[in-house]
Amino acid sequence: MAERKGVPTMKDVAREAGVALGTVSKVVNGIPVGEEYRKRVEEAIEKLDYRVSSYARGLRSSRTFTVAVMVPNLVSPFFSGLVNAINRELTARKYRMIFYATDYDPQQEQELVRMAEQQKVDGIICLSYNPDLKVSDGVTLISIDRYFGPRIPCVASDNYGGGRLAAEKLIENGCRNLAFLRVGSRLTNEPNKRKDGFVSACEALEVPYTLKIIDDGTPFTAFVDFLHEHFHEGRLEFDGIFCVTDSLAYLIRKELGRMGVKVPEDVQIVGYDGVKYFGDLDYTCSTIVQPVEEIARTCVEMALSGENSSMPSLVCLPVTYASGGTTRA
Amino acid sequence: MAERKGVPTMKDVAREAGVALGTVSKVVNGIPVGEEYRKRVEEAIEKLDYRVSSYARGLRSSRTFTVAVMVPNLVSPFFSGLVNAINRELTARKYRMIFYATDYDPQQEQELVRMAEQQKVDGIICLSYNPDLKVSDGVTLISIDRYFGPRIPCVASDNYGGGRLAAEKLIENGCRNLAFLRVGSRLTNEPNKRKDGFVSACEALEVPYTLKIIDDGTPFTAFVDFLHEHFHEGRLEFDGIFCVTDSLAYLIRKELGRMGVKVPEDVQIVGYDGVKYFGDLDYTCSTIVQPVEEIARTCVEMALSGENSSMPSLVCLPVTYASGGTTRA
DNA sequence: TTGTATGCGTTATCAT
DNA sequence: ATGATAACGCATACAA
Repeated sequence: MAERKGVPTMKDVAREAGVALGTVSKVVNGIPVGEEYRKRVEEAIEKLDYRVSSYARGLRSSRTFTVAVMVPNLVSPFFSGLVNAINRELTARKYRMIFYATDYDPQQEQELVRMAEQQKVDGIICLSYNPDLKVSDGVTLISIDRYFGPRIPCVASDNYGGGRLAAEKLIENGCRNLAFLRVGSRLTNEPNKRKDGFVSACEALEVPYTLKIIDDGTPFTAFVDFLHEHFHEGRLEFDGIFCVTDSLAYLIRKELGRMGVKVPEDVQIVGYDGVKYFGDLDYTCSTIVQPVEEIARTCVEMALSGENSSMPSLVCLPVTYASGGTTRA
Repeated sequence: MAERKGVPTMKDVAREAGVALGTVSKVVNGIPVGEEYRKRVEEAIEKLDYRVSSYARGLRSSRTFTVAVMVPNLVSPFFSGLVNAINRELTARKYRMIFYATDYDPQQEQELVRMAEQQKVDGIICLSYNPDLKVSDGVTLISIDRYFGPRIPCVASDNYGGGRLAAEKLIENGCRNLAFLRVGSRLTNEPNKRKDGFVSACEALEVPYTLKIIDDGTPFTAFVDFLHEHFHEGRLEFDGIFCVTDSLAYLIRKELGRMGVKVPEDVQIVGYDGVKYFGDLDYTCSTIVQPVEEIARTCVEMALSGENSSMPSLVCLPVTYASGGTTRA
């Protein structure tokens, strides 16, 4: 007996099992139903290899079992690691992920949020740099690393604590003259707190420090110039540098190599993020490791909780320090 | 005049514009309609900020504007770069991407393909190692790097040519005794051809070579042992090594460092993939660069073409060589 | 060329 | 507890 159509529908299952349509729906959705009926339905489902149509379900109910995830790109290892972890969490919960790369384009970000809103995904998890991202009430949006306001929950690593930790580790390793290098937007996002924590630790421990902060888009040569300004007679003034990301640490280290400054002998470097070569090999530098798995889990749990009230407006998750060859630890 | 519901529907637009429902549908889908009508509808859409429901559309028609993408993970830079490029291509065509990480789990891969099949996505693009992935006819599935049979199109870089190129470049740079190192499954997948191309070039140019191929799951120490077996009196027998991936090249280079062998002075290394530090900085080694953008574009075009007949069963895209510090070039 | 009506596969609200 | 039935929002065949 060949099926009429390609894909079996709930009606086919009901006919096959000799029960009513509604009963099948209940079985599928885990709503209590007579033991005998449930068995028959399950057998019919198995036999026909039936699967619910996510489109019909999404149309009828508001549960779509879909979460939209939005980050600038998948090329930066921190982003791709994050999305990887979020995907794991979603899959474990039988949710699927719609992925959007925004390429740092605020307009694109806004557009994607609007899409996600009206496409009725169950939640949106995004890492956006759009300073004034608009989001309607009623949609659950979880932000990573960027605080949009009390009504939009933000999940981040403990950037302040991470900044402190970086300074403390450098000092613990014998550094007596520190520098902090940062490239980024001037917007009040969480990663800015890395500087605050760093400064706080330096002052508490009475170690002198210098800050060099440049805006996004400024050419990297600004840092090169900075290093050379503090380079006299073959020696760098600083013996410890905290870079705002591992990526920056890589570039700085390369430049120091050109200058003949040895790492970690002459100067020690600590980065931030915890990026590993090829995703799972060595750390690229000594670094403050973001708890990627915990961030992902927290985001997913919040996005799926549905309670947009009673959610914390900011969750900071603890970081750890890992030695990666650019410190003497 | 407040809207009754949260999200405006096509009916609302029709009422607002004073036209019939079908007319709105036509405008939305780009079907010719009277100029005056179209204008009114577009204004109403703008005013109400209306968006079509992808669920209703997906239910009613078979076009879902959705493509499923499946790779083992997003942690390996090659995979994440690939997904990033695919996402760009899809976004440019107004398609959305459902992403699945399979974690190399054949059962998971099969399950996801089945889901995608019945969820009626417009196409599936996957990089799978499942030797006997089942896929029903009627679904468009494009495979990357793995040939499943004539009915499933496979897109890959020119692995054979890449293998040749690697050998040729090493020899061109003065190498006279080569080695090829590979870790991977024994399944007949495209990357196996890297070895064949390598061997072919070595034989054509009459340069001796040694192959060391270990199975997935074999500990890395197998390579370490191999290197030490060919290490006598502080010198390695080989002066050129072709590693099947950049990731392996990284590990080999590290081990050589431990042994006191200098790269590229004592031995030159060429990898495969074209991975860059932090996604967009330097190449991690001298390497055969996969044309990631072209692979992505080809996959997307084929997935969306809808013609599952008349598609080539294998498309090989040209690779290039890039120097990355592990060769003297 | 425009409007109308039907059904896509589900879920939820009813009676039963 | 189970079965019939009405939406959900849209596309399309068909009638005007």
